[in-house]
Amino acid sequence: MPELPEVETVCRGIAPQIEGRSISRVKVNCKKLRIPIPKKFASILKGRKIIRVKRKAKYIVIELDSGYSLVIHLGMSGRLTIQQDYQPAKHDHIVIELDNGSLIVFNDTRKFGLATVLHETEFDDFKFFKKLGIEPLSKELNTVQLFKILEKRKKNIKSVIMDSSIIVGVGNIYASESLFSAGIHPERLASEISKKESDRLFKAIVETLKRAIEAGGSTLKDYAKANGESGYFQHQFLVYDQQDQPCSKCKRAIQKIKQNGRATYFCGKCQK
DNA sequence: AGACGTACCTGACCGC
DNA sequence: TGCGGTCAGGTACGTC
Repeated sequence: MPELPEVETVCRGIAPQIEGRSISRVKVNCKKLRIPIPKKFASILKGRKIIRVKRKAKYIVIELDSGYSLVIHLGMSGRLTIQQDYQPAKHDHIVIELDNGSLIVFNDTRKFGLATVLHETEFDDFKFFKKLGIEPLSKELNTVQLFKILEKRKKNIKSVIMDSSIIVGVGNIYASESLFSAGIHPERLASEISKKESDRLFKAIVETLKRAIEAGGSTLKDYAKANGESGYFQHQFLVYDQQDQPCSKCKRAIQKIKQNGRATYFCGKCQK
């Protein structure tokens, strides 16, 4: 599922259901997702109390009372749900039972996700955290910062805003959506984006992500039912997956191209 | 250092 | 119905 808004929504959805609960049982059905699941995984979780759920980039961090955290990344197809009466399903790789009988279920068809345990003293050294760029919804990202970043990158603007070592959380869908909102052509060189355009893009990224989080929030009630239905909550995208559909602003057909191996959607008239 | 292609894995879909 | 090819919302890594 995941770009920043979806991960944020999962965190907000599961937090009230699992914070304060203790872990009674842990079942690991899979040795390895993107990286091996540590041997000590189950023993570190078992018996611990869940203190807090938070998001770091696209990672879900579930803090325990022992100083350890359960760290999960959903990859392309991962789902993290809370279930009351559990029906085992294909690709349920990790099932964590809580003291009230609820289960935290991590299902990931394609196994591009990740699940591990990290002690608070290991966070700074975790190799996947070391290279993370700035959070787009924090004060670290502002108009000044964004322009500084774009100025020195000689590759297309879309891949720059999707690069998690630069800015975290913007994936393939919201990259196309943000560029459309900002009126910027996805094939433009980042270094050739003007200050004015960069400022529009900053606004577009923040607004796009925030709106998607709000859309997710409005479906949290359904999510809490944990019927496994998740994915992108904001199903009506302005350009993503809208090839040949009329542009919402000018009616010209939305185009689809491929950039760096990924699909990009845009309006050739509205995006310069 | 930075840009680019490739690999990881499963399943859905499309044309033959 | 089956087979091969292509595609999918992520990201680390090797190579140039």
